[in-house]
Amino acid sequence: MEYLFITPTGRLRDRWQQAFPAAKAVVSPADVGAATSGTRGVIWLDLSVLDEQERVTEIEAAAGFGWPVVALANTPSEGEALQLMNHGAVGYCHVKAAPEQLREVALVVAHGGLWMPPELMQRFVALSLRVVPAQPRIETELNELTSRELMVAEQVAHGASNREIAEALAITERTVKAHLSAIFDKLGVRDRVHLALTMNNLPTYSTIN
Amino acid sequence: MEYLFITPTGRLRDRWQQAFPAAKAVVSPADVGAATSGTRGVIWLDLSVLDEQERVTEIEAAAGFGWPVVALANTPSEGEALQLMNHGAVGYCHVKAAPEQLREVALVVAHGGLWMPPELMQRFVALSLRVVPAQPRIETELNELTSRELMVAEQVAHGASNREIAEALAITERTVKAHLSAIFDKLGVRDRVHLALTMNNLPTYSTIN
DNA sequence: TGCCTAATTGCCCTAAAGTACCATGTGCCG
DNA sequence: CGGCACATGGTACTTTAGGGCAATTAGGCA
Repeated sequence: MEYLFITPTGRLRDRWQQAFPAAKAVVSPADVGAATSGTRGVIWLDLSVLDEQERVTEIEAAAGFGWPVVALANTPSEGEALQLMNHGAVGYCHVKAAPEQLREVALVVAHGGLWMPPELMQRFVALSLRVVPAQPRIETELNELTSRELMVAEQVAHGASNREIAEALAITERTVKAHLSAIFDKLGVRDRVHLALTMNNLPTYSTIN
Repeated sequence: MEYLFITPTGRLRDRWQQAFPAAKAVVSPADVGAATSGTRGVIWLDLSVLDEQERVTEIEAAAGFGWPVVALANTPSEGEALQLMNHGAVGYCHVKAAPEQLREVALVVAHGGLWMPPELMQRFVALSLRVVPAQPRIETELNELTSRELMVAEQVAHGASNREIAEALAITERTVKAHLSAIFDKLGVRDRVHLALTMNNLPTYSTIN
């Protein structure tokens, strides 16, 4: 197993060396081919000095080599993680991660896994849930809604006002309110904001506290 | 490292035995405590005969034990995978996966990784990105908010009422309203529901129409 | 020091949202 | 047929939200 770090300085950080004594460093994805000899390995990409555009290009170039690519971020963020993973990264951690941590990550990605900080992982999964047809825990409660109530709830999920909903369903604002009261009761939410968040599988103030 | 399979039959499948000769089997998450002795291990949950409700409950129960939990599905589906992962699973594969594959999965999840079939993994990442497109849109506009305004906006993103925000920030409801007005103006949203959705990178009624 | 921004709040007012109580009409089921 | 769930609203009331106008305070800066 080879460990190749792509970093603008062209020098290995101490922690990288500690994690993988045989690690090598190159300055660009273009040098990967020349620096590797085996068939299995992990590529680490230091994002420190790259702008958003470059990150994507470099990740793609590195991923094109066929080895799992781990992005090393200065200030890990959800958006960046997702973006990089979408362009081929299978790992995402802090540049200053401890050697033991790096070895864990290497082990995971080398065996086909995905690695990122636990808190990011959680957000990641929660986010995905929002765009997938087959839905979660709310679904059970959603079944308790009548067809009409469901229509109203879906409109609120997109931020519609009572008036807009009334127009869309060709009923009175009063009726919309009636449906809403029933919805709040059945789903156990207190107002339209919580309903909107809940419908989108997002945590609410109440959930957190 | 221990390997514990939770399966309704209470019997290990041949492939499981092959993958982990020392594996054990129990019929319910409740038996996990009694069947384990070490501090590190992986729990495998056979979803074969469980309905949607049970899957979630069992996954949560199993995850509560502290060991990584891998869901074994009869007919893997994107929605199911996400749902289970959202409830604590960190792995998802076919019940009939080959022994070598099971060992790969075990290795990955035991080291803090996430594992699912490659094609699912890809969809997974792509889906997430749809929700967080690199967050250019909001992120940029969010920078226009003052620190105080940002605090208020974040509270609204979780469904807090003006009163709750006022209490949290130790200011008056009137002031919260003042900040909100500024926020609505800067971010171009019309009310708190849209703000909540926008803060969570979700499309709104206005966006759609 | 004087100007500017940000934060804070009061008073007042309008509009939305949400609730309570009640009534009508329709379709389905035992 | 009588009961029941659901959809629809009327009247009326309370609570939130949101905004117009104005004033105060604190910190930064030319």
